Formats: sequence, C-alpha cells, structure tokens
Amino acid sequence: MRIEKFQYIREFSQFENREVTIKGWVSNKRDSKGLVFIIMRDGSGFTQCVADAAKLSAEQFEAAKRLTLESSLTLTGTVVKDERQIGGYELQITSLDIIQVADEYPISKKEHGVEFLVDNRHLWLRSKKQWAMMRVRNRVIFAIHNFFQQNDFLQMDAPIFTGNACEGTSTLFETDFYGRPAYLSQSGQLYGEALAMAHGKIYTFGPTFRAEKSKTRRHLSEFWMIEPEMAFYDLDMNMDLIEQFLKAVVKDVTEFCKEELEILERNTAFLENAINLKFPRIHYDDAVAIIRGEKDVDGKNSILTLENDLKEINDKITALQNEITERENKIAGGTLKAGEINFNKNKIDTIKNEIKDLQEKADNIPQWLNSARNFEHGNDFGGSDETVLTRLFACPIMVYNWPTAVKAFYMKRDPNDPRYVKGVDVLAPEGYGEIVGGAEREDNYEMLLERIKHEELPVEAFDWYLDLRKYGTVPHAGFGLGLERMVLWISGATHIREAIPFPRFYGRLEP
RNA sequence: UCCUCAAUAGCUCAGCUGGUUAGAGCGACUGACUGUUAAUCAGUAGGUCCCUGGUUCAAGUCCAGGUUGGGGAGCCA
Repeated sequence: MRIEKFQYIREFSQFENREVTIKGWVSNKRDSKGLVFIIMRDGSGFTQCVADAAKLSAEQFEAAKRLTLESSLTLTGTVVKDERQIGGYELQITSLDIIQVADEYPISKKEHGVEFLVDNRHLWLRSKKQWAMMRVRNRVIFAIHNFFQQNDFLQMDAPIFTGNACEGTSTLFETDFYGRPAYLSQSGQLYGEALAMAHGKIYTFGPTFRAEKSKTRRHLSEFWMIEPEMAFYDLDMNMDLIEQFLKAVVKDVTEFCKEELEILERNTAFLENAINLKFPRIHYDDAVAIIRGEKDVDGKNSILTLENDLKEINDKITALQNEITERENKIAGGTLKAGEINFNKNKIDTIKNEIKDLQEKADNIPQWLNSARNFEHGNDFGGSDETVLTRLFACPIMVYNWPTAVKAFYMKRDPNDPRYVKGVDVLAPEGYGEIVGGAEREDNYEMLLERIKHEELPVEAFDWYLDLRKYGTVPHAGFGLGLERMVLWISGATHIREAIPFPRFYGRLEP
C-alpha cells in the first residue's frame, strides 16, 4: 500500500486557507460537546486542529472524541491563520483517519520526577521541550561541521577501542578484544595529533567513554566530543580559534533555532553576550586570586557575590513559603470553586519543588564558599570553583597556563615558566562550567618522554605517539568540546541527561 | 569511595509528637457542557506504604542493616 502525499506542520505558512493533509500524533486534546481540540505533532512541529461536529460526519466526530494522547492519525483540513495559536495557524479538520488509538500514555501533562522521565526516555523524547532540545542538538552538530569544513578542516575518526588507558588518569570501561583487554576511548586526541601531521587541520567527532561513578548534573558515561587538532598552532592561536568557533556555533543556533529556544524558555542574554563580547583570557594565577576573593572583577568580589547569592536564594525561599501559606489560606477560606482549588493545589506542588531545588543550592553554597576561600594555588578547579569564578562574568571565559601537576602529560610547558603548561579551559557562564579543554602539545621528544616516565605511564604504549616528535615535529595545538555540555548551556536546561537522546550515566543503561 | 536527602495509588505529593477502615490533586473510566489553551460539574475504579529484621498492646510513622534514586565532593567534556 502506498502512503498518499502529505504536508508538514512546519510548512503551514505556505498553505494559508488551503487544504492540507498531515500525519502525526495527538500531543494533547480537549473536548466539549460539539468541538474537539487536538494538538497534533508530526515531528516538524505542533499545531492545534479543530474537529467541529457541524463539519464532520457523526462517525468521524465520534472518532475524534475517542482519541487518546499519542494516538496516531491522518488529518485533512484547512489551514487558518490564528495569532493565538502556537505556530500562528490552526487546522480546521474536514476529514480524519485514525491509524491507532493509543493505550493510556504514561507521560501526563502533570509534572513528573526525573527518574520516571528517564525510565520513559523513549517516550519523553516526544515532549515539546525534549523535542526542542534535540533540534538544538542537531543544529549545534550541523554548525560545528559547518565551521570546520568552511575553515578547511578535515573530519577524521579516531578509534574507539584502545589498547591502553591512554592518559592514565580517569577510569575506563574495559572490554575483551579477542582475548586482550581493550578500553573504550576516553579521548581521540592523541590520534588526532597523528592525523594533523598528515592533514594539517583536522577534527574528530565521536563518542567518548568515562567509567567514573559521577552523580552530578554535568557528567555522562558516554558522550560526544569534538576534537580539532592543528599543526603549526600555538596556545594563542588555539584560543583565537576556540573563541571564533564557539561564537560561530552560538550565533548559528540563536539564528536558526529561535522557536526551539522559545519553547525551552531560554533567556538568550548570555548567548548574545557570547556572540558579541570578547572572551576574557585569564591566567591561572589571576583566576585563583579571583576565586579566593583577593582580586575583584569589575568591582565584583567572588566571595561577596556568592554570599549575596545565598541571601537571595534564602529570601526567595521565604517568599515562596509565604506564597504557599497564602494559597493554603485561600483554599481553607472555602470561597473558591473546585477548579480554582485544584489550580492552587497544583501551584503549591510546583512551588514546593522549586523550594526543594533552591534548598539544595542553598545547602551547597556554604561548602562552595569554604572551598573558594581556602583554594590552594596549584590545585585544579572543582565544579564549585568554576561556578564561583564564572558567576562574575557575562560570557564564557578562558583560563590558561595551568600548573603542570594538575594537567595531562602531553601539554607543552611554558618556556617562560616551566611550572605551568600551555593548557586552556573554557568555562561557560551561568554555572555550566567547563565546556572546552585544550592545549598546545608538547612537541619536544625528550620533554615528552620525561613526562610519560614521570607519570609512570607505559612508555611502549606511546611509541607511536613519540614517533610524531621524531619525524618532523612541529608546534601544534588542539582542544576538545563536550557536545552535550555545549547543548546544555545553549538550551539552558539543568541536567546533561536531557542533552542526549539516550543518556548513559552511573546506574543508567536503559532504555 | 565519601557527605547529604529521599522512597506511600499510573503520576506528583500529604499523612503532625506511633492509635480504628491510608488521603488529595492529576491521569484513566462513565455522564453533562458549542473555542478550548494544565482553572467547568457529578460519579466510578485504583495501594506489597522499597526490602529484611527489631522495639511496642499497636509501626506508613521509631531503631538497625540493605536496595534503589536525587543532589554534591573526587574525576572530568
């Protein structure tokens, strides 16, 4: 059987006052005696469709009334402009053909807990916000390829099975490779360097695996990473490229995903800043001074800012608690209609959840303050230190020249000050933390060998990597962008598990 | 691995200091309502109160251990 020609909701503006046929699912439904309002989604968008008893056969109208959430159907009708509706149009149904009346759909319009939603991820992906988020993800990926392809980078792929735990730092997933232990790649970078020596400018774009038992809102066990590597680039050129690249991606998404960002209720001020402001480049030493509150940024002090945040959160909690009391009193007053009582009860539920979130933050801030005040020069930044620091800036910042001890063996020493390596971390604003980590690479054979030995890594595993420093070594640099962290920041959501279709994290292998 | 919070109906939660037959809203179902946008009305069904053990005349409630999950630390993108 052939499927007849049909149109997509996204194309409605081309079909004003004309008849179209769409195929999709019931995303929401309301009905009264002679009318059924069906919010349809077809993958390309959402639109309200109206079934009017006066315009349909009794049989078809009854069918419309019987529809359940997520039932699949074909609708034919006239596209009518209506500013009040999502997308600006609605469909007045002339004919309706049900493919399946769906079973009771588990995801209701009410709020759900995170665990329930992740358990139902295969269905959750249909919800409006998740739909918007995946479209943002798609556009981010597209913009990344666009940027690199237009700048003469070649996309090349690094292997996923690796024979050794290459950077020696994080815990990896072990698998069996024809009887030999093999590890799922934690980074394609070392291979990227070999590829850059063949092609000049390359980028890899692939999955990455970390076996750490992290339980935070910014970690995944399996995520996607973009790792460009450029021959004849030093740290400054690297930072220039990173900034240009991030600006290009953000600009593209804000331009082509307006509707999606609106659905996500994203405040785009910080995104606009990322496009328009120059990213501050901060030496590690200065960053430490700022975190400890010894140095201000535009008159803003990290410790005072954080203390103020805490106060504001507590004030907000008090205000919300007052609102709950108010609504409870209203309900107790006995003058409200049942519908209004429900509305207020729902509102109270929502507020309670909000308070819970705020309370969690408020509980953490004192620890963060403590960590910031006592931060020791020479340490790596923790998640909270990043938050403390980035809180003071309106756009992403780049922290460069890190203490040798806290960074990977392959980073190049700063010849002017060998206590530091020429690495750079890009920290996103609004508490999203590290989205890019990069560095100029150690290009001197002896220095690199010494670092490998110093870290007690198996030298023979790095034979091929050392070869790159024997046969025409050149200064080179690169960086890694965490796709999901980028998507998360751009879309303004709270948990990284929402930034990937089927998240894998500690304790989560299904669906 | 550590700190911290939690687990009660399909979902979101209430259940105060232990006390008869465990509640609400949403959702589902039945019916009423001619334009709705999570705010109409009436009714119906729906429970292994996470598990094991303990204290007690009596445990959803207290205690111990465990399981699962949220948030954070460490590690990082």
